[in-house]
Amino acid sequence: MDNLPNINQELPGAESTEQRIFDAARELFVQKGLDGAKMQEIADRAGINKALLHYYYRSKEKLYEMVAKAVINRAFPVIRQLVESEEPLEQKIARFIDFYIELISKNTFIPLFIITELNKHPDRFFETIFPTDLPKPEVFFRQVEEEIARGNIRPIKPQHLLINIVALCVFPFVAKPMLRVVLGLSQAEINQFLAERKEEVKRFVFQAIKP
Amino acid sequence: MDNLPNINQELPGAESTEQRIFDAARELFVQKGLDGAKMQEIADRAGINKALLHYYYRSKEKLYEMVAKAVINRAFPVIRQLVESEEPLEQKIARFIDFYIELISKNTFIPLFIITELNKHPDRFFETIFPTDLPKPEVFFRQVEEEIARGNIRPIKPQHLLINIVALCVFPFVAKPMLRVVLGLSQAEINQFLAERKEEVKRFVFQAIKP
DNA sequence: GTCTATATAACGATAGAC
DNA sequence: GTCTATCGTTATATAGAC
Repeated sequence: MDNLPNINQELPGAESTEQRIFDAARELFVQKGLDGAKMQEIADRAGINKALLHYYYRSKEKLYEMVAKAVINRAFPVIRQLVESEEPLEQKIARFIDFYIELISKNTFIPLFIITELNKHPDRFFETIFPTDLPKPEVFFRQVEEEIARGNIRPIKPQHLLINIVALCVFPFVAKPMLRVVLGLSQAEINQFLAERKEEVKRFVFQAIKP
Repeated sequence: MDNLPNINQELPGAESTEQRIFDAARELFVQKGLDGAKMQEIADRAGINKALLHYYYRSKEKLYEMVAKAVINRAFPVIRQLVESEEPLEQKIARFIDFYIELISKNTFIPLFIITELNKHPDRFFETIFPTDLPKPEVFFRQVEEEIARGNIRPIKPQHLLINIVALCVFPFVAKPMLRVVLGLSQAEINQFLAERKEEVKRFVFQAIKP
């Protein structure tokens, strides 16, 4: 029953029409949102006719829902793996930061898409595209409590620590154009700046939780 | 020449038609974006006819530009004041965090609106709605360098420190719906959690920059 | 200034030929 | 499965009466 189009393998030439439509829709919905993306534009990018969009996906809403579902269900399990692993806390945090920043660098628009979707269409999110395997932060929380009890890190609510780490990883990429505006950086300087984030965030976080 | 509608003073009953239109447009554009907001809806909320929108603001694009300009030109000077003040660094950071989080709590949709605008319409932003008085971070940067030289804080690039602070303040509010999804918090717990952010961010930042 | 009525274009969606 | 042609609606925008 799982004929959800696979957004991973993009074999540009050899794809099925259904897949090509889906890929085009994903790019445009992620970039422009539900209202901003137009069916004609999606058809053009997929190299097919407008009518075919409805043949395969019935309506714009349905197509959008499948795209949103796919994007979110692809992003969350990756994060889940990181959050739920049982490796020692310090190592886990370091790996999380490295991997997470790497992930965002390669998918710049995804975080903003997810944030926007959750803020503007919370109903649809919770009713139809709610991810099946959410990251369960309990393991992480327990580890933090244990390290605090052992005196290895200072007291801090695990929820705050988690959101702090995510904020430090995600925000600079989401606010990328602001770097140019406020810090007055050139495009090259911005990329250089963002490339430094992995090490910077790790230093900042580890120092912040020292006993 | 500055007949830019003033979005500060909202005297709900006694406003001019022009102002009522502007306020309605601002609310809807900020909530739904350029494509999501409809002229009919704006007219309805302003309690006037659709034709009047064009009488006062010519086109949807023009109206949107004025709204975006006003929102951004109102938000930035506030931040500017905080960033440019000459008070001692530690005190300044504390005040920045307190004030900034307070500001966001009361204007939840503004950060996401600005982020979206900068990401989706960078051309328009830089060509027409670029703010007149940008926050100049040089004072802040110099202060950080000085404190590092004095050995009062550990070495850190001032740019990273600034973006880290902003990230810790802004992100949890932008990602508010995610708190429910990932942390499994109820609405009351979310509000409680966000209320703790002022103290949490201050602790986190000060600890992170200790020598 | 404010309204009703309408022009004009774009959009999502469908019918029907091949 | 893919196309052309077109329907029905809604969107922005304008004309013209008051």
